[in-house]
Amino acid sequence: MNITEFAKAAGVSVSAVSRYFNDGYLSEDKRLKIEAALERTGYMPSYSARTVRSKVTKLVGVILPKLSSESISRVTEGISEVLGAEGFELLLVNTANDYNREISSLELFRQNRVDGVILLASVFTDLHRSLLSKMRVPAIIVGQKLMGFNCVCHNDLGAAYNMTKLMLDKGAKVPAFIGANPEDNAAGRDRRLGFEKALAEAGIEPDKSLCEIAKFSMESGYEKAGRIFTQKKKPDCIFCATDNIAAGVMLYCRENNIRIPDDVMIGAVGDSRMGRLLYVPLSSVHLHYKTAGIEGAKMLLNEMKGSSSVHRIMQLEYDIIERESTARL
Amino acid sequence: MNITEFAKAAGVSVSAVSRYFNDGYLSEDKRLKIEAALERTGYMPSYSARTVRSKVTKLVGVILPKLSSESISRVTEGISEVLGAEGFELLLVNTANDYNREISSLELFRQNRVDGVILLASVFTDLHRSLLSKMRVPAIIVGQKLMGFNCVCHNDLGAAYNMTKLMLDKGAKVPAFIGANPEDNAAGRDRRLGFEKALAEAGIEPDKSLCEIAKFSMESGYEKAGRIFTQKKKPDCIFCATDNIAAGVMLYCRENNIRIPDDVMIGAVGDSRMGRLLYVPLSSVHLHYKTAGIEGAKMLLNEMKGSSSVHRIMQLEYDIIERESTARL
DNA sequence: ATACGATATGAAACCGTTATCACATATTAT
DNA sequence: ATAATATGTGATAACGGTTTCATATCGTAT
Repeated sequence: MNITEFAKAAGVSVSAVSRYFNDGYLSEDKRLKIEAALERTGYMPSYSARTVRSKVTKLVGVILPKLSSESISRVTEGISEVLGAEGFELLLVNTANDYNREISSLELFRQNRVDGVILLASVFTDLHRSLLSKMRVPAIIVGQKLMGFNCVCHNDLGAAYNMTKLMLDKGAKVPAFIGANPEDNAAGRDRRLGFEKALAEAGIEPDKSLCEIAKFSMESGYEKAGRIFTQKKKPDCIFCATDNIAAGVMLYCRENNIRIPDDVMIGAVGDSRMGRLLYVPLSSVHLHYKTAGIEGAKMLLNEMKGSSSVHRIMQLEYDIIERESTARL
Repeated sequence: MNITEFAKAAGVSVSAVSRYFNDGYLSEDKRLKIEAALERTGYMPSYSARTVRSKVTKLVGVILPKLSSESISRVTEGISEVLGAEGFELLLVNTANDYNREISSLELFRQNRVDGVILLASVFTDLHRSLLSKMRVPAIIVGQKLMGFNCVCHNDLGAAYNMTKLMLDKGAKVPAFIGANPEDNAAGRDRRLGFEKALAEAGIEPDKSLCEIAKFSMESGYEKAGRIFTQKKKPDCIFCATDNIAAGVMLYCRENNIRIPDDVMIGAVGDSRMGRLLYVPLSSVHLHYKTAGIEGAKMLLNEMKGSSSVHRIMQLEYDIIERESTARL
């Protein structure tokens, strides 16, 4: 059933029906007639037809590197909450960390498939920047700072700095570092900078043999822990860029009878639910992932209402969660 | 730029351009002309306009009760993998366990917004059934058995039965149960039935005071553990319907100096990543969540190609993962 | 030589909406 | 009383594609 048939069934004009769904001038009389007919027929207008003429899709594209990650799903939950309330739906693209899929999704959204885009990429190239500038709809980046674009991000540097400082203040003298890909400016570079800042402040020279770059997984953390603990110099604290990495490190410690926190303290960033359940509860920095999603979505709504042409970068703060893995003294 | 302008730019007819994108008869000559013009202009056809006439959206609606759950995100990852490869995109609706949103999303998808629907609801009412039957596009249910519809589900009963049996075989005499909402036929009812079947086989009468219904959260598991351990009768094993519940139980045990597995064995279903990292690694039944997503998506693809009118129910099997929480004897 | 199916083509109708337009009436300001 | 504005109305063009139709050409089987 299309609008013409429905209008006939309701005994009103096509224009009246369109006005009913688009808040135009409409007499109470016709409004009631339409509502009654709606009840009878179950008619609903076609989104695609509407989009052809009005360009409005009521769809927001969300591009993310993976789905089964606690931090990402929390961000997405925040996004979905805010946009859902405003009648938008999410067109989700899981790029599976595949650079090409990331690019092609941006291409796809460049035209009139969505009203806006939220991007949760972790590594940005010139091609990303170029596509983002060409984008004809507003775009928001969540989890990274990218100059010249609208972003919601975390204070990764501060988070890493304070977690490292916490361990140094508790008496650690030989700090180790297991980080993430430095091309990832947030979880990779900034968290490393925070670690190094804390060391510099304490007058400790970072030891290259005690610094490793891991992937975002427990397995990778386990492996890198193996490399660190087989060095001559033994660390007495390890800063891990993510909770998953820390979980892998702790697994290694348990298997090799390294006591936490007595032999080595462990601190991380992310505060996943798992942290407090580990065999030694993990000290970690809580980042407000869901809030990031909420704020990113709000920012997008603003942009979609009327593009401000001024780009904002919103940085969210953090909370240090101290648990047993750093409970020395 | 629209198809008419583009056709002019490429020096071919509008029909030729349409045929290029829809695999109609087209001479090599024109094909090359179009490809060259595509390169120059960056033209891409409008999905909505295409949909108005052809009814094809290349969109699949996915309705899920929450995003930040490991099992759900694994299912979704499987779905996204299969459908992405076939050029479909996912229209994701997070209902946040809200019955009304579940219903209204089904309503929304009833018309021509998507080519198919995958539903991950946990509780089904008559209204669900009625809406699903009225659905004009194929629908697949993942994680539940619903007679008369296409489903991919797990052998929840078998999983619960075997985990319970494992603990009874290890000498447990006083089994306790912390389950989920029995209106959830899979995680709630079937896992309870599996537990009871194992008890019946061992000639043990289930003790009502040792059976609790929890929510799908660690906190809830913690609370229910408190109720069970303050009964006169002390259990020597607890079957938990999910890993999260088990994690809460273990937290309670740690705080109350109840030794696992010496005082009480703990077994669960779900095998989340967290399980092996708990302070006592958790025995759990591995369910093939991602496979469920993959198979559900394949089933949907089949239905979308040409509805078979025969409804299939595919049940996936499981693997018992034994870890220390049941390592008695 | 003829008939036939496969390939190829462009004009025009069509899909289901919204936007525009021309016009009518009611309400308020001057 | 009149002008100016707000409200209400239906016909129709426009949106950007796909499908249908009528027609043409080619190779090949009869």
